[in-house]
Amino acid sequence: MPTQTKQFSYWHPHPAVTTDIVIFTIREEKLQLLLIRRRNPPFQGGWALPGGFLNMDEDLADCAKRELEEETGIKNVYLEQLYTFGKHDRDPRERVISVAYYALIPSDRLTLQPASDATDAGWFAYDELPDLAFDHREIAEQAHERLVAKLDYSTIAFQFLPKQFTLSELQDVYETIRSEPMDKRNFRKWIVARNLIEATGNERRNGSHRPAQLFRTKRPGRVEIIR
Amino acid sequence: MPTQTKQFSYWHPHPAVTTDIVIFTIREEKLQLLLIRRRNPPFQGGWALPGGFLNMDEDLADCAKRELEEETGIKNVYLEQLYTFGKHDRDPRERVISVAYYALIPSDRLTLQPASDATDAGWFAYDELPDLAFDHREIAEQAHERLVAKLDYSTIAFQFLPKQFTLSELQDVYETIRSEPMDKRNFRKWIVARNLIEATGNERRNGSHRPAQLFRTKRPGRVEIIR
DNA sequence: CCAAAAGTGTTGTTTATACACCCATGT
DNA sequence: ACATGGGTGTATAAACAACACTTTTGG
Repeated sequence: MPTQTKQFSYWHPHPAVTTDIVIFTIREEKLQLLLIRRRNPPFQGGWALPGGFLNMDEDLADCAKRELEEETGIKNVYLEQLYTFGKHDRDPRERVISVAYYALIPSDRLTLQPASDATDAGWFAYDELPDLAFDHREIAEQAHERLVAKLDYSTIAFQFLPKQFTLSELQDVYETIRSEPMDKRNFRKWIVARNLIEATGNERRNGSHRPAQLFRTKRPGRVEIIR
Repeated sequence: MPTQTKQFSYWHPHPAVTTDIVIFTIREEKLQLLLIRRRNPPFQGGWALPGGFLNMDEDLADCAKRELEEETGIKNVYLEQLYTFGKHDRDPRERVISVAYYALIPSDRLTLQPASDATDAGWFAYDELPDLAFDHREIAEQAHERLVAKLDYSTIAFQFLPKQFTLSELQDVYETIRSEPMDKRNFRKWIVARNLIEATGNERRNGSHRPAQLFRTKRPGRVEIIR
């Protein structure tokens, strides 16, 4: 291997391109994100965002989807490009441009398939993150900022919930991500006025209290700009 | 040259990385953007966004700034990362990832220094763009979308104006970009309530009519999120 | 005195906020 | 019967939208 010639040659220098993914979910009443332990230097043994190198025949978003599936076994979740991080010294090995994405995992799809390469992975509360490799903390913070902002003006919150959900569960999503309580009556008036959800007719009986109506989004799968 | 060996070799294939820049200004009552004519294939002779390859020792934003200065001679204007375009077939020559930026040029800094390489360049009204090379139309449209959105919730509009400006000029920026008229009294109430500008004490006498007060932004240079 | 752009208030409507009690259920 | 979370209305304040005339200047 070391004596073999490098096969890929160019007239001008090229940087490496990776995608890194900030994978959010809500677990145990907290906003959490998925980290994997690095098996190789640099930052060997440290925590990092899942991600990897772009293949030459795949679109950027497909690369992010592939990495997401490889690390978690999860497909078909909301995935959005966040920002591209390209400081010249962000990776000590070579010049690496990272196109960051973020993904939202509904709370009923949390059973992660351990990654094929047996790397260990874990969920971490967003406000108790360990040290992260590279500039991954900056990436995570920027993703969080975007998420908080999008709660206000888009239907992104539904992506954390199963197809059917109660209004209290929906309110919990908002409160958890914003870390602040909201008034129940005002929240319900607000969401109903947006005309985004409808009652399914079903109800959920949970504990020793009145059952809750179940709702669904009128346009499932789509994240729309509201307001 | 063709018989010389390619100097830059890697164990894995690497894409090329470019930055492309959507340069907006307001000229002749219209939102316009700067295009350059391509001297080489593909799309030789066609119009394209200014941009170019990333150097290995420069940050992404510095690459965009450099290209901006090379094409227009303009420095120190508002520049923001837009999105990264990475479809695998977006460039017929090789795999190219384009990190797109957009820049806003104040109306008093429009005298372009012809680019050092004598490429011809020109301003085009946004709603009368010619055919563009690669996926550059998509990039331009996405930049326009972002610009329209940011008018509402940031102080980006000031970036189109000189340090001192009248309220009518400011309103014109909003109207031109949105392509719709606004009520003068409501606009003035709104902008004053935001507490972003202050009168300079100077006034401008223009034609045969009442002179207008000149204002400045309280925090020049900074684009802030408002609302 | 005329043309042209600058400047200025009021009213009605919509949207946001604050706030407390009854309801249906399981144990 | 009680504990638990589900569900509901009203009053006040703030933001937004519609709308027309007077002022100052140059020619």
